Amino acid sequence: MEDLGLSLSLSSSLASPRTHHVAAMLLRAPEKRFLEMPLLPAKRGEAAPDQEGLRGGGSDDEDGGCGIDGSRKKLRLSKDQSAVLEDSFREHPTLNPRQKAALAQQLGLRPRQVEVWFQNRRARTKLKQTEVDCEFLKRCCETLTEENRRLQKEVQELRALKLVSPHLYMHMSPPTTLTMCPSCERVSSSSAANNANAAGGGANDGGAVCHRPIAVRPQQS
DNA sequence: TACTTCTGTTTAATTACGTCA
DNA sequence: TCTGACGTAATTAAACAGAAG
Repeated sequence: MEDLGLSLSLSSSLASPRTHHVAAMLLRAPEKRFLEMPLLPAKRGEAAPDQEGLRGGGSDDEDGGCGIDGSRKKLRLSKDQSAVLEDSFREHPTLNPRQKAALAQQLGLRPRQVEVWFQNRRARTKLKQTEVDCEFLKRCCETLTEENRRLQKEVQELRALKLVSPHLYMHMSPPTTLTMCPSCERVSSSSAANNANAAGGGANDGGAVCHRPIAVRPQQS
C-alpha cells in the first residue's frame, strides 16, 4: 500500500544462510546500524528502485533483527514486494513450506518474514470482514427496530379500534400477520387472509413440511 | 515558506497460547 | 504423554503522514 524506507541490509536472496550468519556476526558493530539506516527520506507510495537483494531481511539474523542496542528495526516492504505478496495471498491465504520458501527467495526475504506477513495479512482480512459483518448487523438491527415500531403501532391502533367498535373490528380484514415456517423457521410478514387455513390449526404440528406458516395475530385480551 | 513537534495510523515483528499429527 | 509445526489473538514498536504552531 505504501512505503518506503529504503534500507540496506545484509541478507539477500543470493546469500546463503551461512554467509548471512557470518556477515551478521561481523556487523554486530556500529557499522551494522549504519547500514540499516534509510538511504532516502522515503515518501509513501513511491516505489523505490529495485532493491531486491539489498533490503528485506533488514537487520535479520535469526533472532529477529534487533539492533545492537536491542531496539527493533522495522523493515518496510517495497511496493513490488507487497504486490507479489498480495497476489500470492489472493491465490492462497495460507502457505505450505514450499510456497513460503519460494516466495521468500523470490522477494529476497527470510521465510519467517513471509510467514509473518501472511499471518498479519490474514488478521487484517479478518478484521475487515468483522467490520463488514458488524455494519450489516447494524443495518439489520435498524430495519428490525423500525419494523417492530411499526407493528407495535398497528397493535395499538387495533386495540383502540376494538375498544371503540368491537363489531367493526370483527368484520375487518385481518391485520398484518407474521408467519413462521416450523421447519426452516423463516419468518415473513403477510396478510392473514392468505394464511387463513394455517391459522385454523395444524400449522404447528410437527413441522415436517416446509413453509406451513404459523399465524401470529395480535392478542385478543 | 520552511522547520519542528505532536499525534494518529499502518504494519513488521514478538509473544502467548491452542490445536493437531 | 511429549514434541514440533503451524495457526490465531493480542501486543509492541518503527516508519510514516498530516496538522498545528
